Amino acid sequence: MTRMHKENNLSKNQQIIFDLIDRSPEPLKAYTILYNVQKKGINAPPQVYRALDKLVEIGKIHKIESKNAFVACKNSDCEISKATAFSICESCEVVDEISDVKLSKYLSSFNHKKGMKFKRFNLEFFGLCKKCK
Amino acid sequence: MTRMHKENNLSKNQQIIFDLIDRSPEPLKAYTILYNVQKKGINAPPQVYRALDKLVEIGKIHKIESKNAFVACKNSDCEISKATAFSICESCEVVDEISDVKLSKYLSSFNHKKGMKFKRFNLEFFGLCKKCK
DNA sequence: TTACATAGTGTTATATTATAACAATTCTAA
DNA sequence: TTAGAATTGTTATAATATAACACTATGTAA
Ligand SMILES: [Zn+2]
Ligand SMILES: [Zn+2]
Ligand SMILES: [Zn+2]
Ligand SMILES: [Zn+2]
Repeated sequence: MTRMHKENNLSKNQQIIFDLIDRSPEPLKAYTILYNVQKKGINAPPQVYRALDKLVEIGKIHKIESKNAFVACKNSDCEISKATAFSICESCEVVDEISDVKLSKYLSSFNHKKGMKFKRFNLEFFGLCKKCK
Repeated sequence: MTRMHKENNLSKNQQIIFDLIDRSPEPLKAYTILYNVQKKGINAPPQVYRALDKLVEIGKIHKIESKNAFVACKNSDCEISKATAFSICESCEVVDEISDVKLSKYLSSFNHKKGMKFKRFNLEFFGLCKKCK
């Protein structure tokens, strides 16, 4: 019936939810997303969480763990969510994805003394943004 | 009635919950903690969450954001949770607090291009531990 | 074309994580 | 000793996330 929107590999629900997150100036929570897509026929939490899971998996969005919220990846060379870093303003809650090659390389090559080889990291910085300080 | 256990500044509930977390080889979730302290008279979620909040605030424990779970700080010079880093095994779920002075200094002095000054960071590395790989 | 596998959808119910609100008690320091 | 701050106990509820199941759509290959 409804054709999938294949021009960019995303299914219908994935595309609706990605568009919403991508247009948002701030991280969106799952239930905020749900309320905002009900007019498009997405009615229940599992539909939202499934799309979110997939979008995270393919690197189109990232989860801000400390906020249980999601942002679109602004970082075209972000290697499928293997190395993410964010700055988070503790006052206005603005989140920016940090794309700093030196930082990314430094952390990607960091090896734990105890012999663990890392596949992935997530880094969250907190402070006050320019406006708020 | 019941005197507070002041030998180390922790209140009764805080001490009970800290002891449990400190003895655990793995991160503990809030409701796991609740089930395990009910025999000591802690009956309801707010009692657990209040103690956890306080213990995090004073740096005795840390929250592993990606797991919604808590570990005791193993890092005596950990500056009240201002700079935390963890290694997390994706197979056995073991978590280790990383205390690497160079890493800590590198990240603490990292400044975002957009003029944000950071007060705090949390870094989570994921991979397979020695045993699991 | 048909058949099969994989991925996505819609739906109901429920599990898990966390906080609001309020009354009472205990601790601290002046 | 007494007032403020911190902690406790309690009930209820909010917020976040998943289980389970029936069904539909899509891609691949015989
Ligand atoms: Zn990214
Ligand atoms: Zn701000
Ligand atoms: Zn620590
Ligand atoms: Zn392991």
